[in-house]
Amino acid sequence: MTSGLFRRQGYHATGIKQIVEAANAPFGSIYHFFPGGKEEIGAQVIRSSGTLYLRLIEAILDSQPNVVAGARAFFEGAAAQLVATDYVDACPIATVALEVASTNDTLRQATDEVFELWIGATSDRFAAAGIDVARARELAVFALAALEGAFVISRAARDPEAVLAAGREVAVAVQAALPARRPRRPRHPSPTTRE
Amino acid sequence: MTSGLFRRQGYHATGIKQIVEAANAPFGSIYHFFPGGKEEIGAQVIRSSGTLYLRLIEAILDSQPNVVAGARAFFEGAAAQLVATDYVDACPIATVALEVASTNDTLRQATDEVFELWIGATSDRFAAAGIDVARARELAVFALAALEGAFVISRAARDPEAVLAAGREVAVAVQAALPARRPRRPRHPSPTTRE
DNA sequence: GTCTATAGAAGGATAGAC
DNA sequence: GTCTATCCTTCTATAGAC
Repeated sequence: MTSGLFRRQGYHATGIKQIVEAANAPFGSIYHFFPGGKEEIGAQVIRSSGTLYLRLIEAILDSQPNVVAGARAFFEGAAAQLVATDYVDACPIATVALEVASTNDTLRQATDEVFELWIGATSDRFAAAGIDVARARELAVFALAALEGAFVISRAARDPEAVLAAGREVAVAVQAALPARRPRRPRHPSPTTRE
Repeated sequence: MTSGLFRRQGYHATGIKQIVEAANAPFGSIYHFFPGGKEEIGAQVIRSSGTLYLRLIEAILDSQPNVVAGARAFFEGAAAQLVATDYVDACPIATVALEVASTNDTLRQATDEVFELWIGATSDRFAAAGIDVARARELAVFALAALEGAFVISRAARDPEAVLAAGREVAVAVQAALPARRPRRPRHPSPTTRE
């Protein structure tokens, strides 16, 4: 799995030989399938890890009764995963994203597309929970930012504290953005409440 | 300035020859001053950029009348700086931090110390504003995480949106953590707020 | 199309003249 | 202590046998 190498050590520290070895693939075929060389492999890895992680985001968010619990579950799961994998298994593309942001526009665009994918999926779920669309996107961008940065700090500190702290704040922000819950049995019959 | 190279392209993509050239330093002297080679240079760069950025954090936070305005000013300034520098000038050590987190424990520790430095300075100011010490640290960790992650996304997207969104949420969270301000001349003697 | 061998460049590190 | 030249390794990429 090449995505594991990128996740663990980044783009520049990962060699093509290391990639083919890890993939149990023949070395000579690499440039036959990826004429663009390492850059094309990188773009492919970014996009495929991106869609894989998207599935994870969707699965966890949709496994919870509401978006607040979903956010909480995601961050808590991420923290547990960090600890369980010795602080290796965080974001699959963040390291590469920072490495290439100012040096390789092709790969930069690939990381941008992946982040947008994740933001879109999250934003959709926030909007479906009744949050205004613009605010839903803002919250989704914020939630991803908090997660990514918490990964940086938690990996450096080898401590899940940052991911857990970020998760709590994100959950609070999402909760606050939800529309006021309609009481089940309204005490005053208001003209707007009907079903 | 070597820190600029690390900030821009990371640790692995920066060569020693590139470093001495950028520093206008004699190549032969490098291993005289840094017997540890590239790793020792890396640790030095991480720590010196760390203290430099600490000064910036302190200067901006202390230039504002309160911590909420300070947080806002910092994120807005960071967003403006990103745009002004073509999305190069974000965190000086984040790229390196992710690259080395699972591959080089010496450098990992250096990045950890720098993050702790920044968290401590921020936390102190939150606590001085009357926030409970434990909560102040939690907020500082969260604020740094939001900033770091927003940098990742903003650089990838070449758009300050993420940094600005993160700044707004951090400001709200800090505001909410402040002790209730005593009104100067309460209009209603009642304890609850009415309008 | 798969693989071996290798080219060509760049990386980190060192030796030794001065 | 400063610098030049160079060693050895590793990297990406390609050529050519089969």
